[in-house]
Amino acid sequence: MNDDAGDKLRLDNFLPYRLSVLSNAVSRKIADMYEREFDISIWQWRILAVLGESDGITSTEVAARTLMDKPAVSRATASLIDRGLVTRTSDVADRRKSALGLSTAGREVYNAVIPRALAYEQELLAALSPEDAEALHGLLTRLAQIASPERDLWDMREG
Amino acid sequence: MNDDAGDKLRLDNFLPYRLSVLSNAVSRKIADMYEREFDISIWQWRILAVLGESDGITSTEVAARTLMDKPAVSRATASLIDRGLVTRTSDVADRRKSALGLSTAGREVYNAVIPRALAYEQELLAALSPEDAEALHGLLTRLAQIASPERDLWDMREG
DNA sequence: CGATAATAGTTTCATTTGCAACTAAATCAA
DNA sequence: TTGATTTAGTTGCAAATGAAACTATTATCG
Repeated sequence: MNDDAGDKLRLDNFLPYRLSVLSNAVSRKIADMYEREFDISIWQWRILAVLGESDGITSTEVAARTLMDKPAVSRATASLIDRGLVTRTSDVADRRKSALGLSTAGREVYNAVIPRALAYEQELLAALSPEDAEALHGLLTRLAQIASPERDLWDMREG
Repeated sequence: MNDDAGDKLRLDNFLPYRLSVLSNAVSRKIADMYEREFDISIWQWRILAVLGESDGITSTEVAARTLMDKPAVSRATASLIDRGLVTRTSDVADRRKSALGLSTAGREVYNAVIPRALAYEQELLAALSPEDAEALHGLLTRLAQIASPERDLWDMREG
């Protein structure tokens, strides 16, 4: 006894909806925490996070690793530089490029954010057994492979 | 041999980041499809989806079920009414309220979108065994319980 | 070499978004 | 009843986003 739609669709069970709601809730909470405790945005945090591991990379590389687009990296980087958390060193060989890195103050913030970020992640994962957490990561990986756009997000030239 | 941050954090393994990237990719793709094939936004679709199942509910009830805030529901509903996909019938007993419902044209769109939405969901879930898909929903449910804001999103009065 | 194309990164602009403020109507309390 | 409070829903506005246009520089190829 189906309705006209053939199959039914309950929003609550619809994966794209569930992912969106969950991701928004998580992002909201963690953004509040970053903002309150460190006065940085999620995008600024992403940049600090990759610079903390890979000092001296370019803006384009940051965009690739954070899956942010170029304007977003440009803006977030600019404000981090303003605040003295990030340094920019222009490349002598190719003057279009510049190497980004954490300043001393930037590394202090980086070091301070890490445990808070991990603690929030743990708060989420506390609902799950270690095996479940492992399973979750595997599932997300497989979904991401299917959902990921083929083309680069940070530069639309080839579209 | 830890660095100064104590524990390490790789963005690629950080759950909030992974959720955000996955959800954005999924939303982008499905929004493109809705727009291309039906000329509706995700928010408009959410409203059609709940009205398709619960005809005659109020704007506030729509907001509650879609987890959209009130202005978002108001705007999306207004354009759906403009396009003749949704009807509004003001409540005679309480003239602040009105009942929303699908018009004939609205139900046609609803019926047309359902199989496309389910097909896209299946495309995602094709990467997973039925057991994995089941597991995924359970995991998302548990995470959502932890991440969900305590307060209502669609009305901030009590904050 | 010199013109054309490609790349790095920034700026601009239109759209979207999220929240506050608002209007209108109903409820509550004295 | 009537003044204060609550509720339903809309409008306005400031900030965030995303795509395109732009500048500056380097690479390619005749």
